[in-house]
Amino acid sequence: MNALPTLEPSTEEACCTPAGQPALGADEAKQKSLVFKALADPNRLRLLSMVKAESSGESCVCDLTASLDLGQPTVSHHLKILVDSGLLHREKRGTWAYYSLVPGALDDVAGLLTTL
Amino acid sequence: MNALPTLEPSTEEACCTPAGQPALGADEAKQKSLVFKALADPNRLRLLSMVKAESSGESCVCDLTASLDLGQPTVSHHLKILVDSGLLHREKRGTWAYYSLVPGALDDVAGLLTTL
DNA sequence: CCCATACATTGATGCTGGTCAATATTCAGG
DNA sequence: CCTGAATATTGACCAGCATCAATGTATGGG
Repeated sequence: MNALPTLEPSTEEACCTPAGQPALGADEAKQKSLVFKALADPNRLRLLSMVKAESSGESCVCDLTASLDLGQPTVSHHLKILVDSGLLHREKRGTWAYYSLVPGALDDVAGLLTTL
Repeated sequence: MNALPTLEPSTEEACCTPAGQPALGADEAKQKSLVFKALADPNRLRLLSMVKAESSGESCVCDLTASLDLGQPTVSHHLKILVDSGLLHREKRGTWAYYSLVPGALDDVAGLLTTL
């Protein structure tokens, strides 16, 4: 939750053209890279796609595990990463856990790209 | 370059609600994850940001290396990954190599997210 | 209570990826 | 040509991550 600017001093004399623009600070870049790390795995992309494709808007782990030739612990692990990155929402009802897309989360990531 | 659908058989009897949607195939997901892998590193995000912030639209390696307390080989490595993923363009003029954003590339990635 | 089911957690393992030192390549100048 | 500067490539090292087996934790049914 640290949004410090951390502007680089830009202490170069000459070469091409001096880059006076602030660009991204080190901590800011590290923060933004977390979401892309979450998206950088094929199985997690498939999980997101499956949850999104579900007509009810939510999926349980048993359903997702069946479609992803992966072990159940591995699927739970991926789902946790997606929840921690703010992309998925988890709701437990009875013995089952239902995962759903956080509204607008994917659009927010798309916005991150255009405001690099 | 393989765009086979690879639909999963969806052989589950019942649980919550059956996911009849195609969603993402394994190879399709692997393909799309490559761009996000390229974006999943803080230093590469900073490189993209620096190139974008440059008023001339392009930056040379010497300039980028000076701002990123990283070794020159490491910066070249990251730039190669960004070029291979289709985000940056490389043009060599004389001894210098100038990198620029591929027009529309970031918007295409944003589009990938909404069409998951 | 006891057991089965659905899911999460832990620990271990193998592989991918980021980084650097050293070297190679390419180009401009003298 | 020869030298120096800018960049790319190679090889090696270490951290991080994806995966699985085993176990733990609820929850519901009998």
